[in-house]
Amino acid sequence: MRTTAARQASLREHNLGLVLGHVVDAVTRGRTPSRADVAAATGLTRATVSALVDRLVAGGLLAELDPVQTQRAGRPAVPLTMPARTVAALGAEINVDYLGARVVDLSGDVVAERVDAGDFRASDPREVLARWAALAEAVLAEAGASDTGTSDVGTTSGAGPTRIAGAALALPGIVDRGTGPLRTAPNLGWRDVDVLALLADLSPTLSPTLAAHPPRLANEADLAARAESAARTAGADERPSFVYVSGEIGIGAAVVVDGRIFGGLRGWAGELGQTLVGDRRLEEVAGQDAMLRAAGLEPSGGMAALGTAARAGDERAAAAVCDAGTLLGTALANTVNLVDVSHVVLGGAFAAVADLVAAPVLAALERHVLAAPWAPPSVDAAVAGELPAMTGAALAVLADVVADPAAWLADDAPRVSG
Amino acid sequence: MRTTAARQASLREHNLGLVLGHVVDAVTRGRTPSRADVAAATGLTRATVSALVDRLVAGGLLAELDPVQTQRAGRPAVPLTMPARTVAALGAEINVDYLGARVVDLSGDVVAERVDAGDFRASDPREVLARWAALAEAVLAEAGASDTGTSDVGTTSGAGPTRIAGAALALPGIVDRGTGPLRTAPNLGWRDVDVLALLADLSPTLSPTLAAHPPRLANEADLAARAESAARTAGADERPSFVYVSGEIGIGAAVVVDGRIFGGLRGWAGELGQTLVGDRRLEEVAGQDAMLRAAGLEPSGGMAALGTAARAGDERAAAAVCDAGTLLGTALANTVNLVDVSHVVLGGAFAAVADLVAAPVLAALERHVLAAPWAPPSVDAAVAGELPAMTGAALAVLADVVADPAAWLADDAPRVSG
DNA sequence: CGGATTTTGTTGTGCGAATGAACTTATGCG
DNA sequence: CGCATAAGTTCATTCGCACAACAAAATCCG
Repeated sequence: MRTTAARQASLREHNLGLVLGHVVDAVTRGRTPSRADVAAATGLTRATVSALVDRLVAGGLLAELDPVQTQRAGRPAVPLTMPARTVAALGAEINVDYLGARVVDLSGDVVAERVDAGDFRASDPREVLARWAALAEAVLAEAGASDTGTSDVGTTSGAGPTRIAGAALALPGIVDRGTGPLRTAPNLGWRDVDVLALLADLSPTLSPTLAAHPPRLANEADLAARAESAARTAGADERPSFVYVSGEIGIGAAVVVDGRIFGGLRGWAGELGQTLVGDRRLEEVAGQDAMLRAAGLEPSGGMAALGTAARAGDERAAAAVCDAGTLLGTALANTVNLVDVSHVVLGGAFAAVADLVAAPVLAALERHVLAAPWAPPSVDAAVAGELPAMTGAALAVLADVVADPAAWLADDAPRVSG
Repeated sequence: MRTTAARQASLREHNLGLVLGHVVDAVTRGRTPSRADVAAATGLTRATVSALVDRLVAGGLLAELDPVQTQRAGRPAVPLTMPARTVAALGAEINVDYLGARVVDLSGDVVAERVDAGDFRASDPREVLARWAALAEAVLAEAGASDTGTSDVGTTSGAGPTRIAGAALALPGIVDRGTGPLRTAPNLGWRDVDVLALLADLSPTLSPTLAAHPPRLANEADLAARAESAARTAGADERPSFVYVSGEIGIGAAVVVDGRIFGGLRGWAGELGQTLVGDRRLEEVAGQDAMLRAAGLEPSGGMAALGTAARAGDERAAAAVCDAGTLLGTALANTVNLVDVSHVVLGGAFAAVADLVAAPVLAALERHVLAAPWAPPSVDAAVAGELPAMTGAALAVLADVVADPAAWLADDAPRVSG
């Protein structure tokens, strides 16, 4: 709901965001628009767009490429893109089997990344967070991140250090939207953990860069869905809508409508694993452990082993996958009826067996979704890369910068002038 | 997502909406703010607010009250309200047991209303729509609605005719957000009915007022939830969030987050009745018919009869209500886990037995909702009046006017000058 | 009772951001 | 080489808001 008075500065801020957003959008679709293109697409005049683009370039949020030889008559256009390694964000994750951190810049490149395997079931939050912080430090150092952008280097893009816009941390549990405490992460055995306070305790041992950017916390499935959404925006005309199924041991989900994640009132939405099927929770009967048990396989092998077994003709494995798929499909049919998003994306633990699970899930959807005749359900494997929640976390931070570049430029200004 | 270029006119439009929205908000909370109050609350200057308010008053979207005697020093403030009977909307509904229409003005008063009972199971859309159109005509005539606002009357508010801002029609089925065809309304037996085309066929027999305002179509539960949301905004500080359970024969639902209805991708969200509990759909096992059957009562008596029987000690009736409540509660627990809204409002057929159903529903929520320890679930009876979907339909139209008063004033201008 | 005080609403003046037209720059084409 | 074409820039104009001074209408208080 609109709540702030619009003064003339708001106008500028709005159009600044509009221009940047348009370029970002075009670039993710593989184009590199010129100022004139942006003007035509947004409805602003070339004069206005030029002024705004100049400001964005000065602030390191856009970069000009060399004019490309075109076949057309007329002065060649200056293509615009997101600059590499000028502005980046730290995306991180703590999950049951691993923790990791990744620095992604505005252009979408992974600047640095580190992942640490482990078993964090029933772990001590303080220990794990210390371990994570050390990892994050290493990744930031590798990225050449600097918090204060000693910008007396003066040259164009690429020369300055990579500046960190912020950090986000994905957790497999319910967290308040933003910075609230972690309420519960059943599979970590964490409950009412004030992650930010614990990190603040570590503060003396942290680099200024990490200390200056306390991570915003969010649910792992929500952030993975964000990465998936970005990946699917790439080629497409419209922003994607889908139900993303995630989770390693438990089953999480996120509902994406038109590229926006539906977080509910506090950001706790998407607890699909808690759905009751019969008298048991979905993640008890269709989660990774349940599937492996039903297939008679060692838990250590993971989903990959289950997939290969089932594909190799192991009937018990195939049945386990199929049964889980049917249960999952039923829960998803309820979900689709409730939220009106008829495309399901299988991520997390289900990604590895997506080819096997898709059929029973789809069958359940087609059978039980009221709107199926008018909006045929579909089931897909996730297309975002490995550890999508980490990417999504970084993207969440960068999206905020893109949404309100004026705030970023304002932060920037004193450092440039100083 | 922001998509339009902001020129200076947008600024004015935005602030116009901000001012009107603030007054509307304050009035629903029982206050009548002055220009100075609005300025203080919005951050705009008194000068700017004055100019905007003058424009809104001239357009009939706001009205000045007589200055009230205050105890304070200083010039007495001019209180602002929504004018009565200048701008109104037609809200209507076609449901299984009745059809009706209601004219609601900006101040929230019901200007005229008419309801026609009937049995529209397996009905002919053409016939029913003709009957509905006749009813709507009568209501519009009673409201003294005129489409062209022959505003040479020239005097202040109240003198001119009531102008109709638009119409909305609630239907118990899935309809595209806006004006799409009705895909299916199982309990009416309607399927792929192009309601607007059928109404256009009736056009020659319609008054210009109704013909000029083809109703936007929406789901009955969504619109009822909107009315409920408005009713609950009244006293409160925050905008309400709840899951609204509706439905007469079937079971519909709507998710309201911060006063906004979550419609999903196409506006088809909330089909709670389709939820599978065991191997049957919720509305088959916990719907009105199922409850009455389980209680051994005549279907004709309706929910009121069931309620009185159960309260009078009829154990079979009480058990029927309780069992249905448990099933409904289980489905709602899944819903709450999925959408993170922990307050449930019982409307529609459940409103009449809300006192009996609430306990088993709440028990199921407390037992199965993961976030229950941090956000205690609650269950309520609906507080919006009779036939809330009709009110909600009118409010939907009026909300659009309030959200973009500039568009309304622009529409208005030629008529005033002509 | 009359001036000081207080708060509301109104009347100019200046500023900032976008527009639109004219202008410059850089290319291809004949 | 001149012309057409398109991209980007410069400058006067426009329009809405802020700011400040002012007018209006009440209470307060000696």
